[in-house]
Amino acid sequence: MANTSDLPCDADGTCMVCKKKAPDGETLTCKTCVTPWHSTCLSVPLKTLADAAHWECPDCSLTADQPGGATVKPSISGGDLVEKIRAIESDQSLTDREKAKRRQELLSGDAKSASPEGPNQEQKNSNGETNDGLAILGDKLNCSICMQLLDRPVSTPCGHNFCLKCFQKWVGQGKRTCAICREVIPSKMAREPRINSAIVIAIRNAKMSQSNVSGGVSRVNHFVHNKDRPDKAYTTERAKRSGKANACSGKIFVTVPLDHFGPITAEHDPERNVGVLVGETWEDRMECRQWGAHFTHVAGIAGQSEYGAQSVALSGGYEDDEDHGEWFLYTGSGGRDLSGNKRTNKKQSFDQKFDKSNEALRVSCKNGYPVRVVRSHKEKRSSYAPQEGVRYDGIYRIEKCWRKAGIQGFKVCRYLFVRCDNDPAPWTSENNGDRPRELPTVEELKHATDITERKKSPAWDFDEGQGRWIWKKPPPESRKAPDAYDEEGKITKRARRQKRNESVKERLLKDFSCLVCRKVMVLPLTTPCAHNFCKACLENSFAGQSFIKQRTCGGTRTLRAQKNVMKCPSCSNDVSDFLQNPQVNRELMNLIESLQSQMKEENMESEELDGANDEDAELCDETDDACIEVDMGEEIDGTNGKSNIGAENENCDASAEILKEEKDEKEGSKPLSNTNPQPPIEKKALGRCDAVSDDKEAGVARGEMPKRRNKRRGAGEEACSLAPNGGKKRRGNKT
DNA sequence: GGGCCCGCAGGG
DNA sequence: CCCTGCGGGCCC
Repeated sequence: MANTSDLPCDADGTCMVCKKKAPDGETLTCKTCVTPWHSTCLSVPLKTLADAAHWECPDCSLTADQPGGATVKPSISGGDLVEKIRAIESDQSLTDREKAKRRQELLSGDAKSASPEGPNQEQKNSNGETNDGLAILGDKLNCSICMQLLDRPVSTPCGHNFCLKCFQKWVGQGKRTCAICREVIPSKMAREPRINSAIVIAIRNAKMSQSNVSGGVSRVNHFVHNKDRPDKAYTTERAKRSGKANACSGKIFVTVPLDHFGPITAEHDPERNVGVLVGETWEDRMECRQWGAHFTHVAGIAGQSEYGAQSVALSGGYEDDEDHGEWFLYTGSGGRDLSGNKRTNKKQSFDQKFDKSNEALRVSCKNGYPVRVVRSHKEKRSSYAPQEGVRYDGIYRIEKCWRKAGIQGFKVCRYLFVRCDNDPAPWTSENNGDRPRELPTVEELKHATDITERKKSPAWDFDEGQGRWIWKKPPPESRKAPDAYDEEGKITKRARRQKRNESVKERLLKDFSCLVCRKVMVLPLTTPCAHNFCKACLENSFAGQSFIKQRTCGGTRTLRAQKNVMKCPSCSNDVSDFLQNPQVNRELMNLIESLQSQMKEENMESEELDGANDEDAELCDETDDACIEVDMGEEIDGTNGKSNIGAENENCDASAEILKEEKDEKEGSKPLSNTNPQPPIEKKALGRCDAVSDDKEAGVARGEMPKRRNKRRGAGEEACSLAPNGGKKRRGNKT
């Protein structure tokens, strides 16, 4: 709390407390208002010099909870800093904005770019690609009060962004209008400002790309599999059995690659935007596969021997398994005679080896990779198995693996799995996730051979500071990026292009996706509940609704006007007030448009370099959002896409008009590809995918889906000639 | 509940 | 292109 006796230095640098001129080494400058203070006269002295760069004066920290929260190390000492700030302040050639920018650069420790001749020079790497994410942001994500990079950003309904502290300080002074446009700040917003997480993530990513040597740990690639398939598993004509006995997989709803390690987070779940949650249950393995928890629909282990295993299923297929919930002993695959067209065989007839998927598990053990675990109702001996269906139980790590003689006498590969998930297990009443726990004593290890224990530090581990399990090392890079390699294993032109285009800018743009259409926002709006949408998308979500609805009262014919509640598409907050006069967040819009135009220029340059006759040219021939964003969801509605609350064509046109008008105001802004407002994606029932329309399903079930191999072995060979592609060359299997 | 059967999907 | 696989429907 501020002490009333705290006073700053006056214009001459004389401390108003001790009335002496404060020496340079004893002057402190507030990071918010840039006022100099005499450090020795402060009632709450600074703990370390390191706090100096982020010190906030008693006036500015009135609303701040605790001082000293800053952790960023300054590169400049206190006295030096003040001198530099003074130099900036007294530079007549600079505008106020430029001064603020330079102050910010100084205070953020970015002294190199604060050199007088070239502030904010973009740093280029050897490829000429801009790597300095924060520089790309420019001053577009600066707080309009302190002019520094937004810290805990909040966005007003009038479309302006402030640091939480600055905003709180502003309203704490009794001000109820926006510092920029003087628009009234809604009282709820003033009381409970919400952090705009899209901006947080964008800044975080920008910082990450700045500090990252190459690539980026948090990079999110979006791969779409089976996207043209129906929502449900389906049977081809060829399949002799109905239902899912011999079915093909339906659409994969999440955008992780098939060899994705670790949890499936919200950013990979365009369908529901929550990710795959612990405890989520599906009807069967096909459905489980569609949500990416465990991709292989028969095999218990999903993995690659040279690369690692991503997930396992506990389905009671091997009697040696031993389940204790938080830890379990898993048995490898193989050792069974599968001749005669069998898929499994209870009887073991030879030893298992550490090869194929057994080796994949061992690789995950050695590296400490996170392994997703699903339990099936078919595991009858475990009390932790679900009653029905297949359930996602979270992340485990393989702490040890070995071989031992199994129940049937032949050797089996064995794995000790220990849970390490940030969410509580489905069976526990705890409401926190796992903490590192001691390994259980495994009796059978006494008789084990080929024991493998992890030697290096695990890739997935508990971070004491954050109090959660995180990637301590970058997750293995996916080898399953579509079309990344040609037949000879050389990287393809398309992949090269994709790599090149995966610039910092592109990643930043992804952070500015509309929560409805999931594309980069056009005319971004931030609701008071801090969710971001395209203007058209949000308005279109309530097309046909009026702000006031009339209700008859108590059986009489009196009509009473009542406010119509309009729930934010992302949460249950009423956004009807906001919608009466929604203001575009122009700072965001400017940033998005500048990123897009820069990317377009870069793309054009690389087109020229590539030559005109590139067969993939249509992929990225514009600053096409489809290139940036996953284009899922569009087909969900198909032709009868106007699913939302009776949205009518006129309404769509109307909002498109508004869009256009607003757009035309801005000179030279290029039309964006997604000016068509998208209807909101229909929410799917959790873990279910039965929302597909009958005709659609029927259409696909006719069997013209993907071309399939026509291979077969063992019995039933005759039926082969009836297959749709029976005329194609096919292996002459012996009968 | 056990056994048989076989399309599919992924690994290599 | 072949091999493998802790599925799932159905018959007994």
